[in-house]
Amino acid sequence: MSTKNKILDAAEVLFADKGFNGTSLREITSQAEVNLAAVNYHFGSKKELIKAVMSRYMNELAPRLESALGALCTEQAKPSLIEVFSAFIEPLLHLNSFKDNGTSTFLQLLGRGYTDSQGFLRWFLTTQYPGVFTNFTEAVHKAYPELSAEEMFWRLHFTMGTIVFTMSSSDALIDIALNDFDRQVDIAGVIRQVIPYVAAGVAAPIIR
Amino acid sequence: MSTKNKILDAAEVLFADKGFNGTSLREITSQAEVNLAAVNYHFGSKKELIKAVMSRYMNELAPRLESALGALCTEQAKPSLIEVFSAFIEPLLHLNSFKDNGTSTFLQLLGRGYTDSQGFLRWFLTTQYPGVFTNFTEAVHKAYPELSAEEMFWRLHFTMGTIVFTMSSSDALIDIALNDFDRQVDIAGVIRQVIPYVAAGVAAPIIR
DNA sequence: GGCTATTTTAAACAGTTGTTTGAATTTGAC
DNA sequence: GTCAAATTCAAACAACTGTTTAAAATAGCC
Repeated sequence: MSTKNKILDAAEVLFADKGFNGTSLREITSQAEVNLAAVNYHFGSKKELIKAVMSRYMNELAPRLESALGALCTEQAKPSLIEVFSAFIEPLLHLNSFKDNGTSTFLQLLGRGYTDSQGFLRWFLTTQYPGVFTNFTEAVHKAYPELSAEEMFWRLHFTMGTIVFTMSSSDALIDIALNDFDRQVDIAGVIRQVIPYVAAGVAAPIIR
Repeated sequence: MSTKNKILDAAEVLFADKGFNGTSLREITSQAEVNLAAVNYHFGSKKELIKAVMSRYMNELAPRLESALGALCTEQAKPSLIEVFSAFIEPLLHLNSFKDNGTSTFLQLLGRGYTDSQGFLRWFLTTQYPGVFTNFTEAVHKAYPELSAEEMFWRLHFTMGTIVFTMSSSDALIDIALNDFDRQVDIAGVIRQVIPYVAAGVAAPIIR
C-alpha cells in the first residue's frame, strides 16, 4: 500500500468522523503510520488533501450517477420522482464495494464539507462535476415539469440538506433506532427510508 | 451594555458564520471590544459560552413554541401537517424582533451545533428543552396517526435535517437566488418555501 | 473618604496547529 | 555497482489555541 493511499484511507475516516477542521494532520499521519511531512510532500497542503479525499469518491460515483440519470431520461418521457431518486441507490451503494463503509463515509464527508469550510465544497463539486447536477435537474424537470426553475432550486437544496444532514449524523441516529426500537438499520435502510420522504417533498403542491 | 452581553452578541454572529470550532476566543473578544480573559471570567470556558449563546435563544423560543403546538393540539382533534409546521413560523420569526437577524442567526447556530461537536448540542437541547419535542411529536401524531413511532422518528429527523441544513447555508442560497433568479428572498421567504416541502415529506405514503 | 468585592487588564502559560527544512534513506534505471 | 531521482525522516518553525495569573482599576456600600 502506497503512502499516498495510506494517508487517504486514514484521512477520510477521521474527516468523516470529526470534520475537516476538527482533524489534525498529526492524527491522520499517526493513524496512517506515516511521517507527518508526508502529507505536505504528497499533497502539498491540507486543503489539497481534502480535495483528494473527495475526488477519490467523486470519480467513482459521478460516472455511474450520470449514466443512471441519463438512462432514466432517455428510457422514459416522464419518470416518477421516486424513480429519479431511486437512481441514486445503486451508485451510492456501489461505494460499499469500492471501500468498506464507503457509502456512509462518503455521505458523511459530504455533510462535513457543506457546513465546514464555508461553501468551499459546494464550489468544488459544482465546478468539478457539473454533469451530475445537469443530469439530475433534467430528470427532475421531466418528472415534474410544472416546477419553476426557482422552486426546483429550493427544493433540490432542501433535498440535499435532508440527505447530507441525515447521513452526516447517521451513526448517531442508527444508534438511537437500535436503542429505542430494537431495530437494526444500516445505511441502505436509511436510504430506503429517506427516498419516499424527499420524493414527496419535491412533489409537494405549489402554493402561489 | 454589559461585558457579558457584548460577548454573547459578538459570539453568536461569529459562531453562526464560522462554526464553534472555527471561531477563536480572540476573534470574539476583539469583536466585542473586551479583554480576552473576560470570556473565562464571566462564562468559565468556551463550552459554557456556547451553551449560554444557545440558551439565550432557546429561552426566548421554547415557551412560544410549546404553547403554539399545545394550542394546536387542544383546539383541533386532527390538525393538518401544514398547520403543525406552520406553528413554528410565528415563534421563529419572533426572534427577529428579539434581535436583528435573530431567526437566521438562531437557525444557523442550530445547524452548526448539529454537525460541530459530535452531538453535544443534540444532547443539550433534548435534555434541557424536552417539552418542545414532546409537544411536537404529539402534534404530528395527531395529524398523521398511521405513522409508527419508528417511522415518525426518521421523518422528524429528516425534517430537522432539511430545516437546519438549509438555514445553516441560507445566506449562500439567498445569494444564489438573487443572482440566478433576480429574486430577493429573506429568511421568512425561505421558511414559507420549506414548509410545504417538509409537510409533504412527513405525509409521504408508507411503503412496507 | 475608606474599604471591600467585583471587574478589567496585560502578560504569560502550556499545548496544538500546518508547514518547511536539510539530511538520511530508499528506489529504479543504466 | 553507480548514480541520480524520489521518498522518508526527525527536528524545528512561527502562528495560533483555550486558560490562568496576579496586579491594576473600578464599583458600590458604610
